[in-house]
Amino acid sequence: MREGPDIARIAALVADPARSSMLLALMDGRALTATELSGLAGVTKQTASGHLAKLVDGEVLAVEAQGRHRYFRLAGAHVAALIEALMVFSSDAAPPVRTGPKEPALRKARVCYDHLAGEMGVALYDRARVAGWLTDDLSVTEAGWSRFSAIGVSPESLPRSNRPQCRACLDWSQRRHHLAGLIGKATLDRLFALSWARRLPASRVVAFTPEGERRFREWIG
Amino acid sequence: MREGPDIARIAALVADPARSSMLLALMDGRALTATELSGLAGVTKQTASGHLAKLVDGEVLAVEAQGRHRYFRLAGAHVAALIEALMVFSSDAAPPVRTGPKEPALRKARVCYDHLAGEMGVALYDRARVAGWLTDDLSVTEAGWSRFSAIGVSPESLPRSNRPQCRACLDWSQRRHHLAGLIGKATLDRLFALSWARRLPASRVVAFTPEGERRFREWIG
DNA sequence: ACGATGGTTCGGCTATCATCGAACCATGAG
DNA sequence: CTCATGGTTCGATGATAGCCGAACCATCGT
Repeated sequence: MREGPDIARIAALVADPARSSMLLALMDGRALTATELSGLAGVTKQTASGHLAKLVDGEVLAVEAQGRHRYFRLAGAHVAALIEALMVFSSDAAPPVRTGPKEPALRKARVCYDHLAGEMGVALYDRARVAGWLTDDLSVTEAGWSRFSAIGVSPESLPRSNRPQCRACLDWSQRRHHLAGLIGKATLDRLFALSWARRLPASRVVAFTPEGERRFREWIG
Repeated sequence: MREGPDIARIAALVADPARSSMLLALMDGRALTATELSGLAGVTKQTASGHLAKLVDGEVLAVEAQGRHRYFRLAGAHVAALIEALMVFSSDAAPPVRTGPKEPALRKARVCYDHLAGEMGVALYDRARVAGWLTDDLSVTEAGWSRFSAIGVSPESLPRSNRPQCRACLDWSQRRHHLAGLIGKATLDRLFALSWARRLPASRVVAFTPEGERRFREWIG
């Protein structure tokens, strides 16, 4: 009786219909709440809660608490790889997921506390991670600083504070992370100073000018 | 309640300890009999028979009758890819594991279904991507073919099959991709034919000769 | 302070399924 | 033909685990 790696344990976590529905819903990298996932899986909140606890315990999902919500997302790319390996067996393609589309302008770019959120904010964060401006523990690299200083954000320009220099904040419309912390605030400030964007009055919308959006996308590469 | 691909059904087949033991035993691509598998899984013949019937019905295993024996093997490379994707989870789960002398050898080079895995397999895949032997969508370039034909792998030498010519398979020890598909198999075959390496009996280890390893590294550049 | 909402815990019900003993088919050897 | 061996089918059993109702805890908005 050979003692191999315990693949049965992980497989069992995926083997339940309710849990597999949840995992499929999270395949795009967004983070969803427990109630949303319970609805998608077709079970009650209590049942979903149990399932999610198992998945988190098995390190298949990661959880992030924000207020009274708990956002669940895949624990990493290796989980997505596993799900894809399973999908190979059934030729059907996964149906698209729908997120509640709210006001388009808000979805695209808005202020979250003091930093940039929405599609543009997520794009910035994604790019920063992929291009190596930030490390896994969210400290800014050499390459990152040279990129940020191109728009006037440098270590010296940041106020001294015990607030974290760089933080990842969960985006409610995108359900993914965007750039927060001191550097997130400084970046948004510079976007306004450079007139790439401005705040619409009495609203959280950040309105990019056409030229500003072009430059912003050019800047993040 | 979304109706996606039925990944739970396949996962459930792997989720049983007896069945997962059998699948692990078949990871080297060999075919084993029902009785052999029952012993490896630690269950009686009757129980094993039931498990094997389920796995064949789910097209996870293929069966071939020869005389009064029935030989079972993995249904294809996609099954091996699935098992490896599951092993990724266990690799970091048990750090204080007794590392027999076989463990480092397994990490360095081993058979995954019918192609090369481990450090050497990952090195080959990495090099192939960086040096432009493969495109992003994993088709072989002109430069790639000229490089592969240096060890005797050419388009004409590959069997005609609907199996993908080139595929990327996730490596559980390295957490990165290695080269799979028809070209992955052909390459491993050539390594043996050239006596650069040989298979250790009763194990998935691929043992390179010193000379073979030197030539292999020279070949990939 | 109070209600509404998101989420978890607990207890009991139920269905599924792995397991094995025993009996049963099929093939090959002598 | 006869026996031994590989493999399957059947039925009973026991454990696991999903499910939901109800009650409970925590947070937010007013």
